[in-house]
Amino acid sequence: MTKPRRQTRIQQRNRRAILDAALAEFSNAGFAGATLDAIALAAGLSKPNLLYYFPSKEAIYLDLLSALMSMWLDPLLALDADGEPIEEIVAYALRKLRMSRDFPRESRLFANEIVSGAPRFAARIEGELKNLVDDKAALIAQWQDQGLLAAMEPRHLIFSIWAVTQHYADFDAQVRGILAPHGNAHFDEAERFVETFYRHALAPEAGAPAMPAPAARN
Amino acid sequence: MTKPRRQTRIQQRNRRAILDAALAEFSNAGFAGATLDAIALAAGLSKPNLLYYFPSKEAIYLDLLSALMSMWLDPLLALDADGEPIEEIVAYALRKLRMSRDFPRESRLFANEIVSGAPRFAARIEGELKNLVDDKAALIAQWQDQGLLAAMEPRHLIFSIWAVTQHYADFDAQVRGILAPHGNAHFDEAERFVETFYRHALAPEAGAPAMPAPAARN
DNA sequence: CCTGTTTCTGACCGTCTGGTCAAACAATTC
DNA sequence: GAATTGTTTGACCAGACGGTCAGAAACAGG
Repeated sequence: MTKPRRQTRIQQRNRRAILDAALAEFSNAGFAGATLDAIALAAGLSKPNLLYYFPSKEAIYLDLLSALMSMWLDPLLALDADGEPIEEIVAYALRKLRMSRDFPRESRLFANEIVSGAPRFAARIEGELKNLVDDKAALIAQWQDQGLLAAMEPRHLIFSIWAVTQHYADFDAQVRGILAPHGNAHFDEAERFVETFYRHALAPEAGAPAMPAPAARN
Repeated sequence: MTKPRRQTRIQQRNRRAILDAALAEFSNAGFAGATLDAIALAAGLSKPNLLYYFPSKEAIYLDLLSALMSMWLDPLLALDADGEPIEEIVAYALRKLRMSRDFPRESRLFANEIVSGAPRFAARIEGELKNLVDDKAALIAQWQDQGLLAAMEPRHLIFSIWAVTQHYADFDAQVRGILAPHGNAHFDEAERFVETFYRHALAPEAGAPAMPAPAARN
C-alpha cells in the first residue's frame, strides 16, 4: 500500500484523449448516434484499447456528464447575494453566454441528453440542479420584494437566461445559417444584445420602489 | 389515366399512423436513436409493411420535416406590419409558447435535428427560414427606428423568443425536474412570464420617442 | 538479463438494424 | 369467379455495433 500512484502518465493521457474524443462524438450525435469505433478513431486508439480504459460506452458518457456537471453549475453558483441585483444577473447571463462560445460541445452534450428526456440525468436535475435553482430563485424573489428588480417569476427568469444563452451553442447550426457569420464574430453582437436586453427587462418600474410586486401570487 | 385516385383509404390511414409513430420516436430518440422496429410497432404495422409505404427510414424523417416546416414558420409569418409593435411581438411569443405546449414532439424533432448540426436541414434553414427572418427583422428594425420599440438587434430578439418559448418543449425534462408541476399547469405561469417579460423588455425608453437607436451599427 | 505489470491488438462473437424478397392474402373490377 | 391490383407477412441478409479474449508488446524494477 505504499505509493498508491493511482494513474500513470499513459493512463492520464489516454483517458483524457478518450473523454475529449467522446465529448466531440456524443455532443454531435447524441448517445445513440455516437459509436465506440468513431470515438476510438478520434482518440487515436483501437477499440479494445479504449475498452481497456473504460468498461463500456455508457461509462464514458456518465463520466463525461459527471465531470461537466460542476462546470455547468458554476456560473449560477457565483450569483452573489451581496452584489447589485441587476448587475449580478446580467453578469450571470454574460458568463453563460461566454460558456456557449467557449464550450459549445459541453452545452450540446447536455442539450442532447435533456432533449431526449434526460434518461441518464434525471436524478441530478432533480437533485443538485433543482436545489441550486431553488436557492437562487429565492434570492431573486427577495431582490424583487425590495423593489430592486422588475417582478417576474424567478425560475422562469432563470430558464430564459439558460435558453437565450445556450441557444447560441445548442442551435449553432441554425444561428449560423441565419446570420452567416465569420467565425465567432456574432458572439460580440450576442453579448451586446444579452446585456442590453436583460438590463432593460430587469429594471424595476420607475414609480414602484419598495413594494411587493403586482403579480406576486406564489 | 382515368380516375387517378392517388391514395386509397388504407394508404391514408397507414401513412398517417406511420408518420405519427415516427414523430414520437424521432423526437425522443433523434434520427440515429429511433428504429424502424419501434416505429412499426407503435404504428401497429410490421416492418416490411412499413417499408411498403416509405422507401427508407430517412424518407420518413424527411417527410416529417417537410410536413412540419410550415407549422414551424407560421407564427412568425403572422407578425403583422400594420399591428401595434409591442402587441405584435408579444402575441408572436405567446403563439410560439402555445406551440411548445401543444406540439412538443414537433419542437423536439427540430431541436434534435439542429443540435446535431442540422445535417438534413441546413438547406431549408439557409433558404426559407433565413428569408423569413430577414424580412421580419427588417420590420422590427423599422419599428425601432420609429421609436416604437426598445433598440436591440432584431435577429437576436427573434432568437431569444425562439429560445425562451421552445425551451419549455425541448428541455421539458429539465423544466419538469425543477418545477415539478402537475400536468401542464406550469405553462400558465410561463405564459404570464413571457408576456410581462417581453412587454417590459420591448418598451422603448420613456424619453426617446422617434430617434434612431443608439447602438445601430449595421 | 529476468520477471512481473501495464498497455495494446487482431480475431472473434452475439445482437440489433435497415432493408429485401418471394409469396400469401385481401380488395376491386370485369 | 377469374383476373388484376393493392396490401401484408415470414424468412432472410449484409453490415454495423458493443463488447470479449487470448495473447503479444512495451515497460518497469531488480
